[in-house]
Amino acid sequence: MLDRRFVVENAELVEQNCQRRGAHADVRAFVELESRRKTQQFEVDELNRKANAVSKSIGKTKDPQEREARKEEGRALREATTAAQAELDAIVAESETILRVIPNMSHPEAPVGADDKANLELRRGKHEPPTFEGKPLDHVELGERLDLIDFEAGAKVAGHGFYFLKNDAVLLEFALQRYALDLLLSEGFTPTITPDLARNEILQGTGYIPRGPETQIYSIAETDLSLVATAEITLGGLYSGEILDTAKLPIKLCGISHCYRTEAGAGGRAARGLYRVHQFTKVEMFAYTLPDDSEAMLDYFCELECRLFDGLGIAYRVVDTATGDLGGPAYRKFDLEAWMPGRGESGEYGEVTSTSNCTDYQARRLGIRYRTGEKGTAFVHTLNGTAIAVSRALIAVLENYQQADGSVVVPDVLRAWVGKERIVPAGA
RNA sequence: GGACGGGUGGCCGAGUGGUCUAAGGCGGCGGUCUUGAAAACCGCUGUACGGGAAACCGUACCGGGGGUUCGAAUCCCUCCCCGUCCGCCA
Repeated sequence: MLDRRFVVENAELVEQNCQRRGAHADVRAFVELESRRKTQQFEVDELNRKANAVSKSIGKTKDPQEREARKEEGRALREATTAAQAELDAIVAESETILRVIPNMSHPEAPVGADDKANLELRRGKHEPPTFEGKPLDHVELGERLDLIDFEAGAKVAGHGFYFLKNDAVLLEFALQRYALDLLLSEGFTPTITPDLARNEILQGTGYIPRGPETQIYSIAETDLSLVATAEITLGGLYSGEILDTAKLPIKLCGISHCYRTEAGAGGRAARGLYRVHQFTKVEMFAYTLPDDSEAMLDYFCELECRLFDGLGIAYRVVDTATGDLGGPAYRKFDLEAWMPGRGESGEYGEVTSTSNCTDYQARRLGIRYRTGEKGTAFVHTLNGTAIAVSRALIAVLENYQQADGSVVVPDVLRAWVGKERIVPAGA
């Protein structure tokens, strides 16, 4: 969330930003509540001060009658304090309801627009989309013919949106993970495998809403736990409530987790197959930085994503996400969209990675700070980025590397782990 | 899952109802001494909100939440976490 004082002092900017991002937050009501909060806080402090003074004097009073009189005075003051505090709590709760839906500010260069149609293409990868004789198959068909993905069995066992990976798809899953992991290791990231569940408090801190009609999150009944939608959640929670050693920043983490998403309201042809599923594996990048370093870190994350997909030999474009499509915590977001030959009528770009600079928006809620040179602390900046989201990377690999004979060539960089150059139909 | 013991500042650790304004130590910062350093000695050293030009002052915070009391780190309830033992288990 944003800093309360910042919102009050920049109400017009914040309001304008809400409009650009399609967020409905009553900024004016918040400003009004903040001024009431200040007054009320002062009132509570004063009452506490008086009550404390009375309590202290009782300890020193010898005369029993005098003591009783003071106690009575103390009781009255505490009663008044309780009432004033209750009013303050109500004001805080009301203002927080508004503050929670105010999104992060936006980078001045982020394209302004209501949705992904306003996204701005920044550049393309090294490789051109492949050409095919005849219409290429999509990954669902390839997966079926090569006995790699069983959607029917997934649906039977767990419902629509689940799948079994089989045979060489399992090797591809591990190969993709290992490919990403090796790059991040060589770049000095600390590798982690994170919990697949997290407390709702941590989800909220990172900007995810665990319950409610439009939630993307699966929650575990009768607990305060949810399945994570990304390791961004657990990696953000990793240092919650801590003051980080400034000398150790930036901290670069790589987190491998399963990701679970309800995908409420999704559907249609674009969501066919592995593109929009309830569970997938993801290798995630995460960083904690000093405020001045976060923009460079975002570029670095984006560059790593480009290197991964250039290395896979897959065509992609880099997109600067429009304000209306940013989500709550992001200040700026770059997506990589890989060429998927089986998507749409004659191939389309589909999102395979996403990297965001969340500035101090998550850190403030999670309470992650560093010591400034002078006295005091400030909030760090947090960034996240996809290294490999296996399900979507798998679509890109299968569809781009399909051959006229029905086989799929394994990209060079994955061969060491898959152990073969080509995936062929059973019995071929 | 059960029983018992714990959770106190950046770290360690004392504190079982009233000068707690949280002892003491370590670490850190500043100073004295020194050619320099170490040692020794002296001083300073938590976070947030509010007031103030500033010095400073007020309030809250001793794992989270709630309660008892004029007054809670301290007593009660509850949840979380850590340790030990038992049970179960890949």
